[in-house]
Amino acid sequence: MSSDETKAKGRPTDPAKRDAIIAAATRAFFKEGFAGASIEQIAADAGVSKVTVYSHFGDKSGLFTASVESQCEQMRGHFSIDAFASGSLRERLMAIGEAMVAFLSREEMVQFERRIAAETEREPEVGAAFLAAGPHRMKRVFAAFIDAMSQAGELKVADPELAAEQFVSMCKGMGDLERRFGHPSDPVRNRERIEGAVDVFCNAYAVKGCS
Amino acid sequence: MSSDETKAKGRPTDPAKRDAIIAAATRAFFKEGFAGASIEQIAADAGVSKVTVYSHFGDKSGLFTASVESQCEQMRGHFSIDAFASGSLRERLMAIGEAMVAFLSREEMVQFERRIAAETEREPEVGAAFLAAGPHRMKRVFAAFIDAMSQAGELKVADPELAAEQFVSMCKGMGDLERRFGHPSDPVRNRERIEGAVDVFCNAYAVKGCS
DNA sequence: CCATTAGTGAACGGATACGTTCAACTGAAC
DNA sequence: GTTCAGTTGAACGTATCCGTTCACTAATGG
Repeated sequence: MSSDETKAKGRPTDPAKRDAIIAAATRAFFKEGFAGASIEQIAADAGVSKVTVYSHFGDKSGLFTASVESQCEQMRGHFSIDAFASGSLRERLMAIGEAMVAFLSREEMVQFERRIAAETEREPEVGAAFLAAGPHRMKRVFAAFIDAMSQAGELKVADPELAAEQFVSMCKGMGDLERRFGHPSDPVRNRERIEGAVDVFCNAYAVKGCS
Repeated sequence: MSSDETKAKGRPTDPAKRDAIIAAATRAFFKEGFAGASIEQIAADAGVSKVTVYSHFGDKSGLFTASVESQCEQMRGHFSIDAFASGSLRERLMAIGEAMVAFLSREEMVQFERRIAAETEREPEVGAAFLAAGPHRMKRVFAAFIDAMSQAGELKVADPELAAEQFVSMCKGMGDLERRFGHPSDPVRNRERIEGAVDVFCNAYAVKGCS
């Protein structure tokens, strides 16, 4: 049976509508929160009848879940570490640090994290899903990267996951927290944080310094 | 003029009621969010008339602001660093790291941060107030501590605030983020994070190792 | 053309919430 | 005891929202 040929008898569902609803819902939920967002408004923004929203997603929670899943999916492919495999150790670490901070600093990302954290209280599985799709996945990738460098003799790292956490945490520093609470980003300070992280990291783990 | 003698003509306002309202409001706001919390429910929980709430705080936003301010105030005195001025460098850093992580791990604190972050979008000044009352204040204190150790010749630190951020960030590592998204705390890993932070920090900044 | 499914618009029920108003009551100061 | 401000309970107006129902239209396969 050719699986892509699902005999639809009647009028087929319009994926564009589904997408429009999710887009509008995402905007609304991340701006107003779960309680604050209104399905009526979401339907209007998506140019769709309220009944269509319900027939697609069941209820408000279903819509929220779908919205989060969609964001996680978008997030998944958005950051890759493979592009940073060339140059000196210092250069590679700087590139990774900068890419990571840039990735996390985008306003959409900040909003997303704020909202998921807030709604974690209502629906813990949402928080767990986000952790798995985002941070935990990223940590494993970066830890593997560090482990590879360690086996190549560039670094001497006993606990790659811990080292990964340390590097990323130092790169973020307080900037992460500040952004979350509305403080404007300071590019200069961010740069200093990344440089400082590379310095300290190399001091602790590089087999022979890094410039 | 004796300032503590403000001639009140009629019936004086009952501070106990005010406190009860703020306590109930804090619980509600941090559990349900601004939009989700109901003034009617808050009044009932506080054992007070709804009108009394309005006469004290004007409207919902006013109540929310008062609630945040009260929490920040409570937070202010809650963490002091002076208790950690004895023992070896390693011992002192370990003690500080552990106290800080314990302070930030409390469920109330996690909830508070989640909520303030979420409401920062609606009212940016709330986020700014929290940053000033909490993290920024704490950073300055700890940076001064590091600076003192630096001038005492124990550490060699060019940028105390950056070093403070690095140490705290490493101590928190990913635990902070995980807690925010509902992942249960792992005391063993937390301990490893703090030990790792002390190791790396000393490697980078201690004049003569630590331990 | 006809059955079937997707989508629309409008209205409804039930609930909840914010913020206000009003008459009555309470308690401290003078 | 009088005065005056705090407090109460209850009700009200207005608004919003969730989720459902219903009659009706649009698109697709047979």
